[in-house]
Amino acid sequence: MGEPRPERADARRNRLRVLEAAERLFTERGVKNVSLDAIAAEAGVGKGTVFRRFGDRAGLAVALLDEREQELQAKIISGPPPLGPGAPPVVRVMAFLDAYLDLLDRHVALFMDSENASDGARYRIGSYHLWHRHLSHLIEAARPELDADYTAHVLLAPLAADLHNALREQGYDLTRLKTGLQAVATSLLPA
Amino acid sequence: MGEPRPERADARRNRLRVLEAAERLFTERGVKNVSLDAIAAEAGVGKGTVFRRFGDRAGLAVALLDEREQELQAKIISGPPPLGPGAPPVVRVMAFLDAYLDLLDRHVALFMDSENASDGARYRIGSYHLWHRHLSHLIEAARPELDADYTAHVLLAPLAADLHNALREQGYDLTRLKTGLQAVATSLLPA
DNA sequence: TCATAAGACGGACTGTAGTCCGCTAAAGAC
DNA sequence: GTCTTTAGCGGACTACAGTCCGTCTTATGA
Repeated sequence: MGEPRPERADARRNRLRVLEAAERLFTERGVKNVSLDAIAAEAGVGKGTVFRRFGDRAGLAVALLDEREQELQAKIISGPPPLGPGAPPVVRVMAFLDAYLDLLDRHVALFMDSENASDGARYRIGSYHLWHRHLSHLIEAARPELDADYTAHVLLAPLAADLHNALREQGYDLTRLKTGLQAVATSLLPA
Repeated sequence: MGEPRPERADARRNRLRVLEAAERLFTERGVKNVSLDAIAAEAGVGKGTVFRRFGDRAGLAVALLDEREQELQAKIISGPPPLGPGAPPVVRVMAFLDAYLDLLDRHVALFMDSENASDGARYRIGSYHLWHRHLSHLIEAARPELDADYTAHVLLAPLAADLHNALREQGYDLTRLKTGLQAVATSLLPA
């Protein structure tokens, strides 16, 4: 376990350039119409730099989502109830699902990229673990007889970006998804 | 709506060759270590032929899964209860989840391929619609006050191949997944 | 049996993700 | 300021998915 050295100046500069370029191109042309070559070019760096930094396409998407997700994470960990601590478990679960759906809906394309990666990228990234731990604790508190760890995965499954996107394209509106998921959660965790 | 012409002889021969080659290579080397070039070569046909037939990698996986899925579909539509008609809705839901998890577990890699396709391939293919309609009807019968259509999607979400794979790799055994999902279904659709 | 058109064939071609490695620049020691 | 170490750089390279289109095969019906 050595000391993690501080980020080198050129590395930091390039990291910010890439993120900026990615954000700009994604907004301009739509997430899936932008190649990593294009991002590297726009950022004025080599392709290798992008990949060394972010690993792959999914990693870049994760990095872009990070800020937004951290906002929600902060509210959950230390914000006011019902998202933050203080409210009864069931209420906190509802609040989380609602907030996550808002976030997801605002950034579907990016979430799809971040979850795709052909392997189970979604389940390996830090934020998924955080959401999972959060739900798992609340479920454990509300219904100790359930397998909380697994049930948390079940509650997160309908938040998959692919499904969300498919349903929205089918004409579902956000309210319907929220209401439906609330109803499921209510059945699962009766007050 | 013109008559669909019968499949041409060479087309049929090549289709079978490709499926056979794909199955052989997938078993030999593992699904994700096989390129479509390799399958085309093994089958002794051109690459274009593979793509014209199956559209893309996901389409080929779907075709290979088709037979197995049709078996389950037949049991659901006209087999004996509890999978087939006759048993109470809740019981049929349980039976379905159980049977699907068995199928999924036996062919995870193939399912992952068939569901990936970078867009929401899973939600567009015929068999998903069938599972969805089935669950939707049963939910409607058991809990008419729920949004059956959406709730069916929610119940199918934890059956995503990616998640299944990730949990199995985390050390979950199949029984735990089955039990956990049964418990969720029980809460959702009380007898 | 032959002519013809519908359709399938196959491989060259394009675009993209991701890897590799020789080169360059930053940071710290003196 | 210069030397040395170490991390970072970048673009050529590989491999694969998916497209395109000129050529060839099959089915049909006269």
